[in-house]
Amino acid sequence: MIKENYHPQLIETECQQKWDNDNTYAVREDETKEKFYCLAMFPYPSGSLHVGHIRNYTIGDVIGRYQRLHQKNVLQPMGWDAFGLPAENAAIQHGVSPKNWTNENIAIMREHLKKLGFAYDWDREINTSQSDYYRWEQWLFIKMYEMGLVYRKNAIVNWDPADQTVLANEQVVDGKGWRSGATIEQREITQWFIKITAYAEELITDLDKLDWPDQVKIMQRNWIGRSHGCNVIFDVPNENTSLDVFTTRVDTLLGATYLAISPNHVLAQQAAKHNPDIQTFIKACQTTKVAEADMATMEKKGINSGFTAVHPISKATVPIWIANYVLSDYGSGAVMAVPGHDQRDFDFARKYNLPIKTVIKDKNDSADSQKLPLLLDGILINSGDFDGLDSAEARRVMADYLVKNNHGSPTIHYRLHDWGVSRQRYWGTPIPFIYCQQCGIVPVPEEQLPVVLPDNVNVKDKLLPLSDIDSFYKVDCPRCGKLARRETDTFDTFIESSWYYARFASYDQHKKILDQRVDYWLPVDQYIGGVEHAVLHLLYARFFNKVLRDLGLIHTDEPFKRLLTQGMVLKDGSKMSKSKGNTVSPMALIEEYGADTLRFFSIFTAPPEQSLEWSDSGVEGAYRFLNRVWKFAFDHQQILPYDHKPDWSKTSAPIKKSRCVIYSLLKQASDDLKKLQLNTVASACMKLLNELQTLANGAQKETEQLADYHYLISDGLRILLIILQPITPHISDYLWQNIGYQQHYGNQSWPKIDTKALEQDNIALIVQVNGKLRSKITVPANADNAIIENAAKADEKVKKYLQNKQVVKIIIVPKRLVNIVIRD
RNA sequence: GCCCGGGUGGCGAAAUUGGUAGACGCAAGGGACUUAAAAUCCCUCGGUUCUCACGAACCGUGCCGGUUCGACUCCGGCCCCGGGCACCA
Repeated sequence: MIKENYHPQLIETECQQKWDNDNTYAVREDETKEKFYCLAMFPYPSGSLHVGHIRNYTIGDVIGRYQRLHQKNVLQPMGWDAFGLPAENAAIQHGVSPKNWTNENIAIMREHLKKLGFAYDWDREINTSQSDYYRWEQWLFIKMYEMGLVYRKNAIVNWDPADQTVLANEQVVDGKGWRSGATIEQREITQWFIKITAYAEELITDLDKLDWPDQVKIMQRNWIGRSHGCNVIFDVPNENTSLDVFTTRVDTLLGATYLAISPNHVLAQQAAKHNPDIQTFIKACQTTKVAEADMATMEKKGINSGFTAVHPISKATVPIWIANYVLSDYGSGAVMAVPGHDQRDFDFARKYNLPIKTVIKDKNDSADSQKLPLLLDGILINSGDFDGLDSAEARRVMADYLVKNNHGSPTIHYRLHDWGVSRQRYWGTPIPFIYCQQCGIVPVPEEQLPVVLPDNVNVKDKLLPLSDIDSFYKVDCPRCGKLARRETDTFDTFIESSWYYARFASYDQHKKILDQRVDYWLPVDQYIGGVEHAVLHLLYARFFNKVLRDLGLIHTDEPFKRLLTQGMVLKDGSKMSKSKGNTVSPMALIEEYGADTLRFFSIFTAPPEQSLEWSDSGVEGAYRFLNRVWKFAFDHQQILPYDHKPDWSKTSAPIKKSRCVIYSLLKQASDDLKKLQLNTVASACMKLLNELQTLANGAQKETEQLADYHYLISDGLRILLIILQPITPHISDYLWQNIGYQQHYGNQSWPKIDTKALEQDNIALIVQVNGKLRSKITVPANADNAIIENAAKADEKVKKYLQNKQVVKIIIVPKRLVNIVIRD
């Protein structure tokens, strides 16, 4: 029996305690059951749960619980992406240690998440700031070092002056730090790099295997930026060297009238030695190079280096210019310039009076009528033996020619850069390396792992660098035993989130990073998170997965089979933020309405991928609905569950119709869940309750077939409670247990669609005349076209339109419509 | 500039992928219950016009055109909004 009023706070607490005590959502590998790994991106423990989290985790929970209702072995783990800057800032501001601050936040957020009733296996909880997690990260980094995937390099890096640290390219947005928003400076620093470029090709081709939103795949494809082309070697005989240039248009090679090199190029530096003008120019380039956005609009400038190169085919002498538009970190920092067929080269050549040569003519146009520069493919001219070839063919033929003459080869270039992972921060994973005067760079031996982050730090005004802690950085060299210095940078925190999904499968394994359980669980069947990670986390994790695979630790190519990117939560049309003061407090809402209301609202209001506009009255609407569900169950509990199965062939038409509606809604909800179109699943629940209400009203008026009514009410409520279960598990479980369904049917499982219920004796068709809706008719479901045609023509409303007209043809779409085409 | 998404009532959105546009909900208005309020329940709710009325006609999915018996859906050309990339050779 249940009480009359819906008290979400009481029933939710009761349900959650029960789940906790029974460890309902803890899972183990079970080869007899199909597994489903459902993962939502783990949070940074900021200390409070915001509505974006709630949306994200509710979507994940709906998907996970839906799979569970299909008897799958569902893993839904949760953890904490616990390293990061805010902990250090809090330490400075509040005088707490980053560790304590983080752990307190985790404790609070764990309680908050539990109040939402997510079906997590809490046994597997991961905290990335604990050494039993990051020790394996250190281990893995050393393995990658041994594989040749890790190196140290002196490089010009993105320096965030606010956070006082280096950022990866992916973390620089519009020339500003992704977290701090400070304008990024260029600095030269020695730091650790991971060779993600070694996997560029696979990272791009394997995108085809993924069931991910196109938008995300396209963004990754662009980010990796593969271009097919050719390397061409220009000899520089006077300097006894040569220049390697990359071009995608080798067919225009004979049009190359000069070469351009970046101001950072070795040859440029050399040219500057004895030429003060060049020195000034290079210096000017370096100071103007600030934000990338400015660079696009910057004026193209250059200076003659004085060096010349030999054209590999024509053997002509071409000048080498130093130009500010040549990127030093793409290709070799040198390009061949073809002013006749490239806008930028054209502008440059005009400015500095360099020769312009046309080597391609339009297929349809005469050579003299064309406007320069001609950018498209065409037919080769002025290219000696290659004249007459079309561009595509010429690219192949000329590449062959260059290969034969040792002056080039076909090449693929990527825009992707290696990943700089050193951060000059305290609160992160220590990089497990030691610098010894004698032995050089020495990895920390495996038995000495983990390199533990010291937590007895003194909180100072500014920074908490490990380089201040003698006891940390002063170590004996593992090789020679002499005093050496430990690396004091820590890892980019994106490394922790690059492999946590795998660790969830081996969470309690203390002897190795991963064990064979990953073969059962991986890959993640459904991953859920924000689009903002399209080229950061989602690319890094794919890369780590491939490295783990190549180490033989896992056996899947990709970590996340299917991806759902959920939209933002907005209020008054803009993103919720503390600074705008438009935030809502999820915990206060749970106090007032209960978690189920919040969950229902966030599923119902918008499709998962779209942004969701927060609305207080919308939350109340969800609450009203759950109250109605409760009230309906209360009002009918005497007859529930009803155990007389009607003879459907004898039951009345309204009951049959209701039954059809109920099962159609079940079908719709099932189909929509497969498509992850969750908002319409919620609306199906509402429609279902409306239909049950109609049935209940009918039962009051008519007493003839009361048993049939009662059976259908009982069956319909059973279906409703199960469809609701993934969205609002508390109310659903509670009613299931307390109004007798549990005893009668056992545990909930997704209802079978009774296809007979979907069949109707009569069906309604619309009648169109010349494509315009004119009437509706009802015909027997098995009526043939002749009967339908006659019924349509006989309809009073339709007749009006047919008078004095000639029927040209009649189109019948089965179960849908009749369209009568007429003419005067 | 290039590459992706989107434009549907007052609002959030739906439409079985070419077949009743606006389901479901929110807001609003009206009514019932109540001494009153809240809660709850019932009705109306894209626009214009005609009709005392039952009702009917036309228009309507950013704009213009096309294909089709039939277009929110497909094609061509524009206009806005959001996102990504941007001297990438």
